[in-house]
Amino acid sequence: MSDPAPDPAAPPAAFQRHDHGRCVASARASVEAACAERGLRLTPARARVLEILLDSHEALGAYDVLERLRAGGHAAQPPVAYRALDFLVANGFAHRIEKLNAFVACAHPDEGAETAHAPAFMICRGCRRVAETSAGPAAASVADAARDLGFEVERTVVEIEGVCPDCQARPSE
Amino acid sequence: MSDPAPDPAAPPAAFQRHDHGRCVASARASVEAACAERGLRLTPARARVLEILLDSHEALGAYDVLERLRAGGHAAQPPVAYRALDFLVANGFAHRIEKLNAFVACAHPDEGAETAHAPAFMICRGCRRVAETSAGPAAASVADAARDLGFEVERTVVEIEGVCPDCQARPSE
DNA sequence: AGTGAAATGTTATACAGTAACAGATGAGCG
DNA sequence: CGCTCATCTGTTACTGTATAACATTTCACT
Repeated sequence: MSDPAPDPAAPPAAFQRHDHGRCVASARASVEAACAERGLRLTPARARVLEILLDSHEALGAYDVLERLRAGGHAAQPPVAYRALDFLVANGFAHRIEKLNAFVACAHPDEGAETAHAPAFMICRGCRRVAETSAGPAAASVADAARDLGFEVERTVVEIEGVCPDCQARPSE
Repeated sequence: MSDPAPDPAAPPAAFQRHDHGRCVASARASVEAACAERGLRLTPARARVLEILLDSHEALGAYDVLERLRAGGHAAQPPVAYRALDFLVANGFAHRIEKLNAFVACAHPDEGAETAHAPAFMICRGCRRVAETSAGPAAASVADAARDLGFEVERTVVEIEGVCPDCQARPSE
């Protein structure tokens, strides 16, 4: 590795190397705060699943999560994982990556759950890591076009499949 | 809604009422032409699956397709459906709707398969019908943003979930 | 302490997708 | 004509993803 652009002052960490311990801790704190504020119960199972998702920036399938739960001594069945994931997704603490049938922790858990921050996901097919960015005005314009056709928009999914900088640099690419 | 614009001269038919017989026939003709031109084999199984998809604007799961194949006296196993669907998707004659794990016929089969026409899909959660529109410049701008982060973009998925005009008008809504 | 809502545990099953190999079909060629 | 290679089809068996349904526990709030 020739140390590719260590860390410009870019605010939202993505594929670039970062202090993952901090990244996890701050996300966890945000979720805890949001739960307290909104009267949501971050139960042990949910907290554990959140931690599992936060531990990597990879998208994890429900059964990957389940496996890790079990590795932690929790004799869980599939619904346990799905229920925790549903909770996290419903409240904006995690996102479902449709293309992968998998889940990632949200990069901005403090932003509104209902307040629809329109995310877009970059999915690396090399390492399965997923970076979240804002679809912003682009998503809005597509949504507007849909509304012009009389379609009532509820949610939009934007997923970009490709290869992340690290995997481009790697031999196997 | 008070009669939402029955059929303006909008070129790409979508959720609005239309002459479905014509719609199917023209799509079929386009696919046949494209296959002839590109040396692709539109075998009976593939043609039959295409027809099944064209018959409705609903997104059909692979097993829905399979069921209809069987209803037509074809004692098919899952791989039969998947292989035909893979062929149609690979050549741009159908699209996969990630959010539904389902498939729809392409509305513009004559446009390039490789020539990446960036589609966006409006998915009605009431009737499962799917309308295709162009993500156009919006998708391009998100893709550009991704490239700016060093991400090599290969494909983008834009799916909009909501309620179509018909289902908004319907009681069950 | 009592009660209703929410969360969990558990079994069983439905739905989605693929690996692997055997057999059939078809286009091009000597 | 008959070979032959590539592609397509048939079939078995399996892996992976997701949920229905119901019993039980936990928690917040009287």
